[in-house]
Amino acid sequence: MLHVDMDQFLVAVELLRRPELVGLPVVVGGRGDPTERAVVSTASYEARAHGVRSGLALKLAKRRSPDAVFLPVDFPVYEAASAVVMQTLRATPGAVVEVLGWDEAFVGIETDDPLAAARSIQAAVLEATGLHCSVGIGDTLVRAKIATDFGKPQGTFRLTRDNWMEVMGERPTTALWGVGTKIGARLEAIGIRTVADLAAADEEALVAAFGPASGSHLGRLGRGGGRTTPDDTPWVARAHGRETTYQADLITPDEVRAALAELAARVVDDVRKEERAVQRVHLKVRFAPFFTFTKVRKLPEPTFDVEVITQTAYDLYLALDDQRRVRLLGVRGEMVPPDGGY
DNA sequence: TCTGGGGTCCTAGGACCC
DNA sequence: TCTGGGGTCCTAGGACCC
Repeated sequence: MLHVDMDQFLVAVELLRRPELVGLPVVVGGRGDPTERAVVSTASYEARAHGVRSGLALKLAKRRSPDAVFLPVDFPVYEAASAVVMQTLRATPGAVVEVLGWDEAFVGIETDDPLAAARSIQAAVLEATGLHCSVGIGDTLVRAKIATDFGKPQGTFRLTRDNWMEVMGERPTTALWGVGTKIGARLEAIGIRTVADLAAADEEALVAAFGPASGSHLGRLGRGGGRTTPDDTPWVARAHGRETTYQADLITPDEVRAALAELAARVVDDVRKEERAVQRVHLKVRFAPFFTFTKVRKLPEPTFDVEVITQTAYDLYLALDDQRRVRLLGVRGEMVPPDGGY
Protein backbone atom coordinates (compact mmCIF):
# COMPACT_ATOMS: atom_id res chain seq x y z
CA MET A 1 0.00 0.00 0.00
CA LEU A 2 1.33 3.38 -1.02
CA HIS A 3 0.13 6.87 -0.24
CA VAL A 4 1.22 9.54 -2.71
CA ASP A 5 1.14 13.19 -1.69
CA MET A 6 2.32 16.09 -3.84
CA ASP A 7 4.85 18.44 -2.22
CA GLN A 8 3.55 22.01 -1.66
CA PHE A 9 1.18 21.27 -4.54
CA LEU A 10 -0.37 24.67 -5.35
CA VAL A 11 2.96 26.46 -4.96
CA ALA A 12 4.76 23.83 -7.04
CA VAL A 13 2.27 24.23 -9.88
CA GLU A 14 2.72 28.01 -9.78
CA LEU A 15 6.50 27.67 -9.85
CA LEU A 16 6.27 25.74 -13.10
CA ARG A 17 5.07 28.90 -14.83
CA ARG A 18 7.05 31.32 -12.67
CA PRO A 19 10.44 29.68 -12.30
CA GLU A 20 11.95 32.98 -11.17
CA LEU A 21 10.16 32.48 -7.84
CA VAL A 22 11.92 29.20 -7.03
CA GLY A 23 13.68 29.48 -3.69
CA LEU A 24 11.56 32.41 -2.49
CA PRO A 25 8.83 32.45 0.14
CA VAL A 26 5.64 32.04 -1.89
CA VAL A 27 2.09 32.02 -0.54
CA VAL A 28 -0.96 30.96 -2.55
CA GLY A 29 -4.28 32.10 -1.12
CA GLY A 30 -7.43 34.08 -1.82
CA ARG A 31 -7.03 36.63 -4.55
CA GLY A 32 -3.36 37.03 -3.78
CA ASP A 33 -3.90 40.23 -1.83
CA PRO A 34 -2.69 39.94 1.77
CA THR A 35 -4.77 42.92 2.86
CA GLU A 36 -7.95 41.01 2.07
CA ARG A 37 -9.88 38.66 4.31
CA ALA A 38 -8.77 35.22 3.13
CA VAL A 39 -6.48 32.39 4.22
CA VAL A 40 -3.35 30.64 2.99
CA SER A 41 -4.08 27.65 0.78
CA THR A 42 -0.46 26.55 0.42
CA ALA A 43 2.86 28.08 1.47
CA SER A 44 6.26 27.24 -0.01
CA TYR A 45 8.81 25.60 2.27
CA GLU A 46 10.66 28.94 2.43
CA ALA A 47 7.50 30.66 3.69
CA ARG A 48 6.82 27.81 6.11
CA ALA A 49 10.22 28.52 7.65
CA HIS A 50 8.73 31.88 8.67
CA GLY A 51 5.79 30.18 10.33
CA VAL A 52 3.31 30.47 7.47
CA ARG A 53 0.91 27.52 7.32
CA SER A 54 -2.25 26.52 5.44
CA GLY A 55 -5.26 28.11 7.06
CA LEU A 56 -3.39 31.11 8.39
CA ALA A 57 -5.01 34.47 7.59
CA LEU A 58 -3.23 36.20 4.72
CA LYS A 59 -2.81 39.30 6.86
CA LEU A 60 -0.91 37.31 9.44
CA ALA A 61 1.11 35.52 6.76
CA LYS A 62 2.20 38.90 5.47
CA ARG A 63 3.24 39.91 8.96
CA ARG A 64 5.26 36.74 9.47
CA SER A 65 6.82 36.74 6.04
CA PRO A 66 6.83 40.35 4.78
CA ASP A 67 8.88 39.56 1.69
CA ALA A 68 6.74 36.64 0.57
CA VAL A 69 5.22 36.66 -2.91
CA PHE A 70 1.43 36.33 -2.68
CA LEU A 71 -0.38 34.63 -5.55
CA PRO A 72 -4.10 34.15 -6.20
CA VAL A 73 -5.65 30.71 -6.15
CA ASP A 74 -6.11 29.47 -9.73
CA PHE A 75 -8.41 26.46 -9.50
CA PRO A 76 -8.54 25.38 -13.17
CA VAL A 77 -4.77 25.13 -13.37
CA TYR A 78 -4.53 22.96 -10.24
CA GLU A 79 -7.38 20.77 -11.43
CA ALA A 80 -5.61 20.14 -14.71
CA ALA A 81 -2.35 19.30 -12.95
CA SER A 82 -4.20 17.03 -10.55
CA ALA A 83 -5.82 15.15 -13.41
CA VAL A 84 -2.43 14.41 -14.94
CA VAL A 85 -1.10 13.19 -11.59
CA MET A 86 -4.04 10.82 -11.06
CA GLN A 87 -3.84 9.60 -14.64
CA THR A 88 -0.18 8.79 -14.10
CA LEU A 89 -0.93 6.86 -10.91
CA ARG A 90 -3.67 4.87 -12.64
CA ALA A 91 -1.26 4.02 -15.45
CA THR A 92 0.92 2.11 -12.96
CA PRO A 93 0.48 -1.59 -13.82
CA GLY A 94 -1.81 -3.34 -11.35
CA ALA A 95 -2.50 -0.19 -9.36
CA VAL A 96 -5.81 0.45 -7.57
CA VAL A 97 -6.09 4.19 -7.02
CA GLU A 98 -8.26 5.86 -4.38
CA VAL A 99 -8.19 9.63 -4.77
CA LEU A 100 -8.28 11.62 -1.53
CA GLY A 101 -8.08 15.14 -2.87
CA TRP A 102 -6.43 17.29 -5.49
CA ASP A 103 -2.96 16.30 -4.47
CA GLU A 104 -3.05 12.90 -2.84
CA ALA A 105 -4.14 9.32 -3.40
CA PHE A 106 -3.73 5.81 -2.11
CA VAL A 107 -2.18 3.40 -4.57
CA GLY A 108 -2.71 -0.28 -3.89
CA ILE A 109 -0.17 -2.44 -5.59
CA GLU A 110 1.08 -6.02 -5.30
CA THR A 111 4.84 -6.01 -5.03
CA ASP A 112 7.76 -7.56 -3.17
CA ASP A 113 9.61 -4.27 -3.35
CA PRO A 114 7.34 -1.39 -2.31
CA LEU A 115 10.27 1.00 -2.08
CA ALA A 116 11.10 0.44 -5.74
CA ALA A 117 7.44 0.91 -6.63
CA ALA A 118 7.41 4.18 -4.69
CA ARG A 119 10.53 5.44 -6.44
CA SER A 120 9.10 4.45 -9.78
CA ILE A 121 5.89 6.38 -9.11
CA GLN A 122 7.83 9.45 -8.03
CA ALA A 123 9.82 9.33 -11.26
CA ALA A 124 6.71 8.84 -13.39
CA VAL A 125 4.86 11.75 -11.75
CA LEU A 126 7.90 14.00 -12.12
CA GLU A 127 8.24 13.01 -15.75
CA ALA A 128 4.56 13.63 -16.50
CA THR A 129 4.09 16.86 -14.56
CA GLY A 130 7.43 18.30 -13.47
CA LEU A 131 6.18 18.03 -9.90
CA HIS A 132 7.68 16.24 -6.91
CA CYS A 133 5.79 14.03 -4.50
CA SER A 134 6.41 12.07 -1.34
CA VAL A 135 5.31 8.48 -0.88
CA GLY A 136 4.32 6.69 2.28
CA ILE A 137 4.48 2.90 2.39
CA GLY A 138 2.36 0.96 4.84
CA ASP A 139 0.52 -2.26 5.53
CA THR A 140 -2.70 -0.28 6.16
CA LEU A 141 -4.12 2.90 4.65
CA VAL A 142 -3.64 4.76 7.91
CA ARG A 143 0.01 3.75 8.23
CA ALA A 144 0.78 4.64 4.62
CA LYS A 145 -0.94 8.00 4.99
CA ILE A 146 0.89 8.94 8.15
CA ALA A 147 4.20 7.63 6.80
CA THR A 148 4.11 10.15 3.96
CA ASP A 149 4.68 13.06 6.33
CA PHE A 150 7.96 11.51 7.47
CA GLY A 151 9.08 11.25 3.86
CA LYS A 152 8.53 14.89 2.93
CA PRO A 153 9.79 16.40 0.79
CA GLN A 154 10.53 14.19 -2.21
CA GLY A 155 11.18 11.15 -0.03
CA THR A 156 9.63 7.93 1.15
CA PHE A 157 8.97 6.40 4.54
CA ARG A 158 7.61 3.07 5.63
CA LEU A 159 5.30 2.40 8.57
CA THR A 160 4.23 -1.14 9.35
CA ARG A 161 3.08 -3.19 12.29
CA ASP A 162 6.79 -3.62 13.14
CA ASN A 163 7.80 0.01 13.61
CA TRP A 164 4.43 1.68 14.27
CA MET A 165 4.79 1.87 18.04
CA GLU A 166 8.43 2.79 17.90
CA VAL A 167 7.73 5.73 15.58
CA MET A 168 4.27 6.83 16.74
CA GLY A 169 3.86 5.51 20.29
CA GLU A 170 5.03 8.56 22.18
CA ARG A 171 3.40 11.12 19.90
CA PRO A 172 0.17 12.88 20.94
CA THR A 173 -3.06 11.37 19.62
CA THR A 174 -3.55 14.44 17.42
CA ALA A 175 -0.70 13.13 15.23
CA LEU A 176 -3.25 10.60 13.96
CA TRP A 177 -5.35 11.08 10.85
CA GLY A 178 -8.82 11.96 12.07
CA VAL A 179 -7.92 13.15 15.57
CA GLY A 180 -8.05 16.91 15.86
CA THR A 181 -7.83 19.21 18.84
CA LYS A 182 -11.34 18.50 20.15
CA ILE A 183 -11.08 14.72 20.12
CA GLY A 184 -7.52 15.01 21.39
CA ALA A 185 -8.72 17.00 24.39
CA ARG A 186 -11.56 14.57 25.12
CA LEU A 187 -9.12 11.67 24.97
CA GLU A 188 -6.76 13.44 27.33
CA ALA A 189 -9.66 13.98 29.72
CA ILE A 190 -9.99 10.22 30.07
CA GLY A 191 -6.27 9.75 30.54
CA ILE A 192 -5.27 9.03 26.95
CA ARG A 193 -2.47 11.33 25.83
CA THR A 194 -0.29 9.37 23.42
CA VAL A 195 -0.82 7.02 20.52
CA ALA A 196 0.47 4.20 22.75
CA ASP A 197 -2.13 5.12 25.39
CA LEU A 198 -4.85 4.99 22.73
CA ALA A 199 -3.63 1.67 21.34
CA ALA A 200 -3.79 0.15 24.81
CA ALA A 201 -7.09 1.79 25.77
CA ASP A 202 -10.05 -0.32 26.78
CA GLU A 203 -12.44 -0.62 23.84
CA GLU A 204 -15.49 -0.40 26.04
CA ALA A 205 -14.26 2.82 27.61
CA LEU A 206 -13.75 4.35 24.17
CA VAL A 207 -17.18 3.26 22.99
CA ALA A 208 -18.75 4.67 26.14
CA ALA A 209 -17.05 7.99 25.55
CA PHE A 210 -17.32 8.31 21.77
CA GLY A 211 -20.11 6.04 20.61
CA PRO A 212 -20.00 2.67 18.81
CA ALA A 213 -18.47 3.66 15.49
CA SER A 214 -16.10 6.38 16.65
CA GLY A 215 -15.03 4.52 19.78
CA SER A 216 -13.83 1.39 18.04
CA HIS A 217 -12.45 3.43 15.17
CA LEU A 218 -10.26 5.37 17.60
CA GLY A 219 -8.84 2.26 19.21
CA ARG A 220 -8.02 0.80 15.82
CA LEU A 221 -6.46 4.10 14.77
CA GLY A 222 -4.14 4.04 17.78
CA ARG A 223 -2.85 0.67 16.64
CA GLY A 224 -2.47 1.87 13.06
CA GLY A 225 -5.12 -0.59 11.93
CA GLY A 226 -8.06 -0.34 9.58
CA ARG A 227 -8.48 -0.90 5.86
CA THR A 228 -5.65 -2.53 3.98
CA THR A 229 -6.75 -1.95 0.39
CA PRO A 230 -7.86 1.17 -1.46
CA ASP A 231 -11.32 1.47 -2.97
CA ASP A 232 -11.36 2.80 -6.52
CA THR A 233 -15.15 3.08 -6.79
CA PRO A 234 -15.84 6.30 -8.69
CA TRP A 235 -16.58 9.11 -6.33
CA VAL A 236 -20.13 10.40 -6.15
CA ALA A 237 -20.78 13.60 -4.25
CA ARG A 238 -23.22 13.25 -1.36
CA ALA A 239 -23.61 16.95 -0.79
CA HIS A 240 -23.05 20.26 -2.44
CA GLY A 241 -22.52 23.56 -0.72
CA ARG A 242 -21.72 27.14 -1.60
CA GLU A 243 -19.91 29.40 0.75
CA THR A 244 -18.45 32.87 0.55
CA THR A 245 -16.35 34.91 2.88
CA TYR A 246 -17.40 38.52 2.77
CA GLN A 247 -14.71 41.13 2.89
CA ALA A 248 -16.78 43.03 5.42
CA ASP A 249 -19.28 41.58 7.86
CA LEU A 250 -22.86 41.68 6.70
CA ILE A 251 -24.88 43.49 9.29
CA THR A 252 -28.14 44.83 7.92
CA PRO A 253 -31.06 42.52 7.12
CA ASP A 254 -31.03 43.70 3.52
CA GLU A 255 -27.39 42.83 3.04
CA VAL A 256 -27.90 39.41 4.59
CA ARG A 257 -30.99 38.63 2.58
CA ALA A 258 -29.28 39.55 -0.68
CA ALA A 259 -26.28 37.37 0.17
CA LEU A 260 -28.50 34.44 1.09
CA ALA A 261 -30.42 34.75 -2.18
CA GLU A 262 -27.21 34.71 -4.18
CA LEU A 263 -25.85 31.61 -2.42
CA ALA A 264 -29.18 29.83 -2.65
CA ALA A 265 -29.25 30.46 -6.38
CA ARG A 266 -25.81 28.92 -6.76
CA VAL A 267 -26.69 25.85 -4.73
CA VAL A 268 -29.90 25.31 -6.64
CA ASP A 269 -28.04 25.67 -9.89
CA ASP A 270 -25.61 22.99 -8.81
CA VAL A 271 -28.28 20.63 -7.56
CA ARG A 272 -30.18 20.84 -10.83
CA LYS A 273 -27.19 19.31 -12.56
CA GLU A 274 -27.47 16.20 -10.38
CA GLU A 275 -28.76 13.18 -12.21
CA ARG A 276 -30.16 11.68 -9.07
CA ALA A 277 -33.29 12.96 -7.43
CA VAL A 278 -32.45 15.17 -4.51
CA GLN A 279 -34.97 15.39 -1.74
CA ARG A 280 -33.40 17.26 1.10
CA VAL A 281 -31.60 20.52 1.49
CA HIS A 282 -29.81 21.41 4.66
CA LEU A 283 -28.93 24.97 5.37
CA LYS A 284 -25.95 25.81 7.49
CA VAL A 285 -25.41 29.42 8.33
CA ARG A 286 -22.08 30.52 9.63
CA PHE A 287 -21.79 33.37 12.07
CA ALA A 288 -19.12 35.23 13.97
CA PRO A 289 -18.00 35.41 16.67
CA PHE A 290 -18.87 31.72 17.12
CA PHE A 291 -17.22 30.92 13.85
CA THR A 292 -19.18 27.82 13.32
CA PHE A 293 -22.07 26.53 11.32
CA THR A 294 -24.67 26.85 13.96
CA LYS A 295 -27.93 25.77 12.42
CA VAL A 296 -29.23 23.12 10.09
CA ARG A 297 -32.66 23.15 8.56
CA LYS A 298 -34.38 20.58 6.48
CA LEU A 299 -36.52 22.19 3.85
CA PRO A 300 -40.04 21.12 2.99
CA GLU A 301 -39.51 18.68 0.24
CA PRO A 302 -38.78 18.34 -2.51
CA THR A 303 -38.09 22.03 -2.63
CA PHE A 304 -35.43 23.57 -4.74
CA ASP A 305 -36.84 26.99 -5.02
CA VAL A 306 -34.38 29.80 -4.49
CA GLU A 307 -36.95 31.90 -2.70
CA VAL A 308 -37.88 29.13 -0.27
CA ILE A 309 -34.26 28.42 0.58
CA THR A 310 -33.50 32.09 0.96
CA GLN A 311 -36.48 32.71 3.23
CA THR A 312 -35.66 29.70 5.41
CA ALA A 313 -32.08 30.83 5.86
CA TYR A 314 -33.23 34.36 6.49
CA ASP A 315 -35.60 33.23 9.24
CA LEU A 316 -32.64 31.47 10.76
CA TYR A 317 -30.63 34.65 10.65
CA LEU A 318 -33.40 36.65 12.27
CA ALA A 319 -33.72 34.09 15.04
CA LEU A 320 -30.02 34.19 15.79
CA ASP A 321 -29.96 37.95 15.60
CA ASP A 322 -31.95 37.94 18.81
CA GLN A 323 -28.78 36.86 20.53
CA ARG A 324 -27.08 40.15 19.63
CA ARG A 325 -23.55 40.64 18.43
CA VAL A 326 -24.09 38.18 15.61
CA ARG A 327 -22.18 39.01 12.47
CA LEU A 328 -22.77 36.98 9.37
CA LEU A 329 -19.57 35.73 7.82
CA GLY A 330 -20.76 33.06 5.44
CA VAL A 331 -23.69 30.97 4.38
CA ARG A 332 -23.76 27.48 3.08
CA GLY A 333 -26.59 25.59 1.54
CA GLU A 334 -26.20 21.85 1.48
CA MET A 335 -28.15 19.33 -0.46
CA VAL A 336 -28.18 15.71 0.51
CA PRO A 337 -29.30 13.06 -1.95
CA PRO A 338 -31.86 10.56 -0.69
CA ASP A 339 -29.34 7.76 -0.42
CA GLY A 340 -26.54 9.82 1.00
CA GLY A 341 -24.91 9.72 4.37
CA TYR A 342 -26.36 9.69 7.83
C1' DT B 1 -4.87 37.15 15.44
C1' DC B 2 -7.95 35.92 12.08
C1' DT B 3 -10.72 32.74 9.87
C1' DG B 4 -11.33 29.27 2.22
C1' DG B 5 -14.44 26.58 0.06
C1' DG B 6 -15.09 22.14 -0.96
C1' DG B 7 -16.43 18.01 1.29
C1' DT B 8 -17.12 13.40 4.64
C1' DC B 9 -19.02 10.81 8.49
C1' DC B 10 -20.86 10.31 13.23
C1' DT B 11 -23.95 10.97 17.46
C1' DA B 12 -27.66 12.21 20.77
C1' DG B 13 -32.17 12.47 21.46
C1' DG B 14 -36.91 12.46 20.18
C1' DA B 15 -40.84 10.59 17.48
C1' DC B 16 -42.98 6.76 16.17
C1' DC B 17 -44.09 1.86 15.57
C1' DC B 18 -44.86 -3.01 16.93
C1' DT C 1 -50.99 6.34 36.86
C1' DC C 2 -46.94 4.25 35.71
C1' DT C 3 -44.19 2.22 32.53
C1' DG C 4 -41.37 -2.61 28.31
C1' DG C 5 -38.00 -3.65 24.85
C1' DG C 6 -36.58 -3.39 20.36
C1' DG C 7 -36.20 -1.14 16.20
C1' DT C 8 -36.19 2.73 12.52
C1' DC C 9 -36.13 7.32 11.00
C1' DC C 10 -35.41 12.26 11.44
C1' DT C 11 -33.36 16.60 13.20
C1' DA C 12 -29.77 19.34 14.81
C1' DG C 13 -25.29 19.68 15.46
C1' DG C 14 -20.18 18.32 15.93
C1' DA C 15 -15.70 17.08 14.29
C1' DC C 16 -12.44 16.39 10.90
C1' DC C 17 -10.04 16.47 6.33
C1' DC C 18 -7.82 18.46 1.88
